[in-house]
Amino acid sequence: MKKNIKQFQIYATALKLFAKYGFKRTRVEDIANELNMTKGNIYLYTKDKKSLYQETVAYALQNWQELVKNEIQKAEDVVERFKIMSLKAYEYLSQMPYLCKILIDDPSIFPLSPKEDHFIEINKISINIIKSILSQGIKENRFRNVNVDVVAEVLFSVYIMFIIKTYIKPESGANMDMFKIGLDLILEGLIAKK
Amino acid sequence: MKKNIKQFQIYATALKLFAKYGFKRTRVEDIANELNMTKGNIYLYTKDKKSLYQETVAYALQNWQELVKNEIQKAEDVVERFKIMSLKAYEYLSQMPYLCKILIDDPSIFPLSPKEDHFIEINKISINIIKSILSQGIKENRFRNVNVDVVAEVLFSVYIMFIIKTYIKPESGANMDMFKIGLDLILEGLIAKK
DNA sequence: TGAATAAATAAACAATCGGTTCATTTGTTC
DNA sequence: GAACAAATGAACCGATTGTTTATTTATTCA
Repeated sequence: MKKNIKQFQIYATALKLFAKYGFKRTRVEDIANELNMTKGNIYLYTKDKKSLYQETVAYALQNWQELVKNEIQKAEDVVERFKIMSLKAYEYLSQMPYLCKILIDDPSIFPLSPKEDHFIEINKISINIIKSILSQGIKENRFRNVNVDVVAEVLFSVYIMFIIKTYIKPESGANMDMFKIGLDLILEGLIAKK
Repeated sequence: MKKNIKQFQIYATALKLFAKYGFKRTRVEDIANELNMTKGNIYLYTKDKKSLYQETVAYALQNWQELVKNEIQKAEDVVERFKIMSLKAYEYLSQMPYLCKILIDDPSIFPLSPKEDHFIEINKISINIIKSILSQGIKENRFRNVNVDVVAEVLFSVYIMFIIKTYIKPESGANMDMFKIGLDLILEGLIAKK
């Protein structure tokens, strides 16, 4: 089993397809085709389909964490940071409606742990980043002195709800612009009055 | 094989799932589950899966035609009619990215005719409605005296392209608002200067 | 160049899936 | 409660698909 750039190409493709179709409806051959290779070749890079899924999710989480942190560091201003975090959360999590979907209507792909584990992990990572931004804002007197833990939870659930609505229940008519409006509202409430 | 309300419930559910996952990735059992029945029961209402797909598309086309015509009749003003047509085309066709998808990357589900037939038919119906609106607008001197056939073709391809971008290639970042902006631009060009 | 190693393939296997049928059960009507 | 309609779930069987492996193709480097 090799570990190199090709591995990450496979993860990226697998993520796309797993997110779009779910675990069962994505064939190993679909992933291979997308990369112009044969399915047998995939097995030089991964043990089996289930492992591939788990590694893919792990890769995605890792990837996202780095992406968001790098983006955030570009902005000095904490309000900007808040906006970038929101945007990236939406953009990135959108790639993974499957993580939400398994919680809603596809509860039986893996008997027990992996799905909850992954969801909980992405939850934790996201919430920690949100918390750090909130804390910074409060320290700088830009945000009101809110309960960081509670507000971070609220924010994250807003992200998730919008993604569920947009990707899992598109008939609800939710979209990115509504999401931005919602977040602006919260941000307005957060900002300390001078 | 029975014909009644249940039949249409099946079509509506089948449309949703076929549109979302495509023909192959949608199981007869998926459709049955969504309706809280067993897959065997589906076969009291349809001959086989392929027929179900074809009937579903036929039902969808019929349904859409009536929907759009009814909506359009509500508006007196031809510019309003144009906007409604655009909106409905987007909303409704969005349910059927599969019709676009089979043209792009899934060309082998049915060997030959049905896919082109369906696509051509939805094409024809749409274009005829667009044409009638354009003609009305020109007659009333609200629109410039453009070539109705050509403009209708252009408009329809704009609809299709946006739907492809939104649903088939979401990474392109297209959304409904961009679509509206694009259509407004065309409408502006259409409207006769006073 | 050509031997040695790595990467990719295509065919084959086995297990599961999933479309379809049908005998039986359940529900409805009169 | 008889007659009919609707729904079920088990069974059938061919197609699908995850996985393995022997073979072919590509790359490396002495």
